[in-house]
Amino acid sequence: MTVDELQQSLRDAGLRATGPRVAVLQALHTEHDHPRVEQIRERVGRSGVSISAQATYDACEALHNAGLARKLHVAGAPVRYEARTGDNHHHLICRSCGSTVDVDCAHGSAPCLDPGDKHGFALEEAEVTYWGICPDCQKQSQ
Amino acid sequence: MTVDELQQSLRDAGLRATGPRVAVLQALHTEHDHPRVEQIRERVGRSGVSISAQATYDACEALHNAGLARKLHVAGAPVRYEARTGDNHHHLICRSCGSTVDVDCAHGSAPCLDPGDKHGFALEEAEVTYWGICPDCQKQSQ
DNA sequence: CGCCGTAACTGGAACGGTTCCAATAAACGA
DNA sequence: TCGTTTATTGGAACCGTTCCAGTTACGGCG
Repeated sequence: MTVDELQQSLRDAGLRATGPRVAVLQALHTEHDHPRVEQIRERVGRSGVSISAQATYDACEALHNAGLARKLHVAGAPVRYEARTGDNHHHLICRSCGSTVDVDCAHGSAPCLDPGDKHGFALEEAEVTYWGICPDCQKQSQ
Repeated sequence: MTVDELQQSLRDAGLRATGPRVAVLQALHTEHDHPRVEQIRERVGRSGVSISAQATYDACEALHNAGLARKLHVAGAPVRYEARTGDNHHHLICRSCGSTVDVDCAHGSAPCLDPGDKHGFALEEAEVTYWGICPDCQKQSQ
């Protein structure tokens, strides 16, 4: 994705196309993993753009609010972001090393979103996280 | 539940029946909500037993490891504990006020545990969290 | 093309939940 | 009762995150 395209997608989402935001968006698109805020900042720095920690937090949050990035907030771990959005996929996380893998939703969207008894809540989202041990850690523990 | 019964359930679980642990377990059983560690410590204090913050963390963690308490670790919020265990229920959390409600698993255990493609992971648990707005907060925002 | 208002960014300091540590105290088997 | 093991205490550190006041720069408008 070119810088122009990234700027355009920012403006299309109603955001100003600032240097830090373009750099953060680019960092998320070049590697398709689940980096933490600090890791994002490192990548942005390596690409030649220097931004503050807060700018990274702000940019990530702005991208998330605009639907350009997905926020992955797992219990007991720092927030992470990923570029893949809008396909309702879930995550498979290793209890040992924390590595995270995307998993397509097994049941489409409907069953995932229905808790049965809603207790009067206005439901917005269902988050599914699978916990286990990744292949690498299984090998090491043998 | 009497103190003797609480002590016995601790010993049955292979734990020493210390004052702090009995008090924490009692605090979890008297109110069936999802208190945070600091709130647990307050309740224990109000019941006449004074314990340190660390003792509260340790006791909660010990109870959790022994299967006497469930650990509820939600993204961006402090850890909370509850007495209800072993029935694979999920949680419905208000995005606005954070209030948490138990929800029985809608699909039994099997579908919840199957992500389709496991990517070689040894699966242990599937965690489902429903996010929405609770009835009270819906009223207030109107 | 340049100005202006607003939104974004900077740097530094604070915060809160949690964890680490060494020393002390208590539980419980022998 | 004694001794060993395990738990608890108090204090300090840690880390991700947020708050703040001041500065910068994007981008609409004239």
